[in-house]
Amino acid sequence: MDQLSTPTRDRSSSAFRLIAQELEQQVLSGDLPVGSILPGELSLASRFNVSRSTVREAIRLLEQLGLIRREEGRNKLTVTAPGHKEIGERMRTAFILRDTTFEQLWEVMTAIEPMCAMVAAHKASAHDLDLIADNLARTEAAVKSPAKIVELDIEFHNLVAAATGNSALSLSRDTVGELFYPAFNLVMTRLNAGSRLLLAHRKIFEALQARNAADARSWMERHIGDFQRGCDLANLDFRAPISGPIMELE
Amino acid sequence: MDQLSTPTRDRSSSAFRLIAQELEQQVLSGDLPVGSILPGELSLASRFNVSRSTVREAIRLLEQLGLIRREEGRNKLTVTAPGHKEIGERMRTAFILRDTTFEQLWEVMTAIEPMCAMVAAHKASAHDLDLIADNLARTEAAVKSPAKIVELDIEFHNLVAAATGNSALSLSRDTVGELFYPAFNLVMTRLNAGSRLLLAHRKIFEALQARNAADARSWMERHIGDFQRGCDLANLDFRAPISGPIMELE
DNA sequence: ATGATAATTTTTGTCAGACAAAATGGAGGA
DNA sequence: TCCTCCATTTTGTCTGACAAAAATTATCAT
Repeated sequence: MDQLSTPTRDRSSSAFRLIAQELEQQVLSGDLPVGSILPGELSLASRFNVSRSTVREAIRLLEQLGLIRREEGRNKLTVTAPGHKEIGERMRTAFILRDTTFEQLWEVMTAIEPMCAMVAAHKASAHDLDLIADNLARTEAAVKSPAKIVELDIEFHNLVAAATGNSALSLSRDTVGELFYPAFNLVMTRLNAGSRLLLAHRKIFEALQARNAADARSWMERHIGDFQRGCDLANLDFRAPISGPIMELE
Repeated sequence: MDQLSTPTRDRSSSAFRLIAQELEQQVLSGDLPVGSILPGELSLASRFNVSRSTVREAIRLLEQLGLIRREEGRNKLTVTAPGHKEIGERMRTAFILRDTTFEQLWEVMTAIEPMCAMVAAHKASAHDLDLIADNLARTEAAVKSPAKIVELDIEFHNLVAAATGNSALSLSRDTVGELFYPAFNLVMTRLNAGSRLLLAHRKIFEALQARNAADARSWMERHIGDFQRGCDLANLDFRAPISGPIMELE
């Protein structure tokens, strides 16, 4: 029986908070492995000797923490590892409330993407390369359709990040990227820069394949740098806050 | 009266989720500015035409999102912007559950820190530089005390990141740094590398002061690179997962 | 009047019990 | 075996209640 160890009633540690902590602990310690299913609210309530409403509040906490989720259509809670989706959500609010601009996100991308390319050049598996090659082929086929290019571009960068095998790196990238790419895409669409994008992607891919970290890095740098130039050319405000859609200058 | 616009009862959007969304919206739109205080649960309940328990669940969601917080000792909820503390919390669970290693975090730092140094070289204000100079002076005085060095090192990097004026960059750095520095510090303590650290900090500071982005960057690169070398010298496992404390090799 | 203290009113945390709608798990039929 | 229908949980919400903690207000000594 794993009741709450602290029956005290401090304000800082209300029952629902303690329960959430306890469950988080069990997840982090591998006691409740990712993928496992939580008991129903009722059994949790009796296990912790609290009422259902209290467990519910604890569950809301863990849910927003990204530790548990209710599967689509399903009715039971499963333990999950928070992904870029959950982290991104929180970052998004943080960034918006701090009036973060596209330029600022771009600086982050300028730091992270080239590193992803470098690491991927060393670590990418044959399978990773296959996936990227496939993405390239589809990009080639869609080079005239801005909407598809956009999607494929996002996928490309995700794949490169994934190929690093570094979850910290790819998580960091994905979260910022999710906020950044809408703007990137707008630029690309406006400029119809599909072929330039494709060239960069192809060069990066070749470098990865050749395990040439330096080339992978410099092509990625160039590719990300295109965004800034693109903003100029497309007459978009590089320094607009991300709260709204990127604005036209003047 | 801003009742919920959707009285429907889909599973995907339960009342408490809608209310949380609505409130989040109001915060992001500046309707509920950061710092303002929320009405009590009862008024919220009547405003949204739901019961108190439902509002409570919505509040738990927003609380964990980092958007509202109850001030120390106070009893009312205030709107806040999520900071690195809240984001870091979530990243921490994500990283731990993905068996992220110190090496992986180090790769992220290797990408971000030099960028911070570069940007700071351009953007640091006189005040920023003063703060860093002060930090340097204190570091100099504490060069023999590993514990203090550790604290001052964290502060130094925070200050450089803050000096970029880029909240996205500093938030990204701070969150990862919070997880990374404990290990960094362990290494530094073991090696008693205070003077080497001080030299790097000083060189970085000089570069910032001289607005020399290239130097700032390369010194920061070297400084971060020291961690890897330090792990070797201190015989610590660079590839240990961050879930526990960094382990000794063998 | 003023600052400190006591009394009163809100608000919060928690509980119990209730109910409709949705999901789950079987039993039985095609 | 696969699918449909029904009994059984489980979930989302609501109402009402109560003690403890905060916030207010009233009260009193200076």
